[in-house]
Amino acid sequence: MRPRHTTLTPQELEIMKVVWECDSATVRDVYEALLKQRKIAYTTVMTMMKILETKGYLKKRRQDRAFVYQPVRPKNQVIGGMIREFIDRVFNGAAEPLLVHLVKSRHISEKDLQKIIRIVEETK
Amino acid sequence: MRPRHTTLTPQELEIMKVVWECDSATVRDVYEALLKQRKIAYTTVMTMMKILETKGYLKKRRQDRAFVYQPVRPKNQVIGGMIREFIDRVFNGAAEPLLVHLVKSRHISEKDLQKIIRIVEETK
DNA sequence: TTGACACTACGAATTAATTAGTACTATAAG
DNA sequence: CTTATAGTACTAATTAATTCGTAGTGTCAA
Repeated sequence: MRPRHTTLTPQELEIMKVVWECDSATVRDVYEALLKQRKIAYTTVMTMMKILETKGYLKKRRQDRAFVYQPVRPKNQVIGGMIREFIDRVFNGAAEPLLVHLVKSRHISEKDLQKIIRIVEETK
Repeated sequence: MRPRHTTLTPQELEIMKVVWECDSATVRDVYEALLKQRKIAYTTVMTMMKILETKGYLKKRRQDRAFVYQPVRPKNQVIGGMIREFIDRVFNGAAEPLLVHLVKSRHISEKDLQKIIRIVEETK
């Protein structure tokens, strides 16, 4: 049997990004935000948001005629889970090789690194 | 239409990990390596490796009766592509937030960071 | 009150990913 | 030579992910 995605799928993530951004959003809000990027049907967005609700990522309340959706989990927490899943899957749980890749591939500049070092210092 | 995965899918990656490790491997080699982790059928591995061949990740040559598969692209390159895809998808292309997450979530310790800094210095 | 409109509910189609069975072939052992 | 073995080829089933159409319902304006 094919195992279910433990984290957000790509399209689910796109929707969650919009809801996190708006803090709370209707299907129409998300629909119109996604339309700016690509063609998509209103009902497609609705279906996806319903799925996200059953998966525990969104909760809804009725406001006037439409449902207003809100994130259940904060963005940082969910993204953190996705990072962990990625590290587990690709690097067998070791974060260091990821970092090495980031630096060697120039995804991360020295300036970025300095910034991070400051963060570490401050969080001490 | 559902877009095809541009990078390796989870199971494809598991297989590639074995082949990269062995440098070249038969279906049986990979099958037995995967068996140590979980139950899987020999033909499943064969099908996956055939897919990986059509996708351009593996090439095969016949050796005696069996095909011997070899990686087409080096591990670093493929993993690098996966990292880029992840950063694009999750962080809209910005690597820095990923790094911040890694540090804040303690995936990366200060000792790791020091090690990376050394690498940056050396690569200068 | 009636028609346009906005929304939901429901169902279904499509495709990729994953898994594996069965038939066929060739080789090596007895 | 016959049979067990190890491999391939082909086919197919299943499930998750993604997409969207259609029908139904209620509201608001003309």
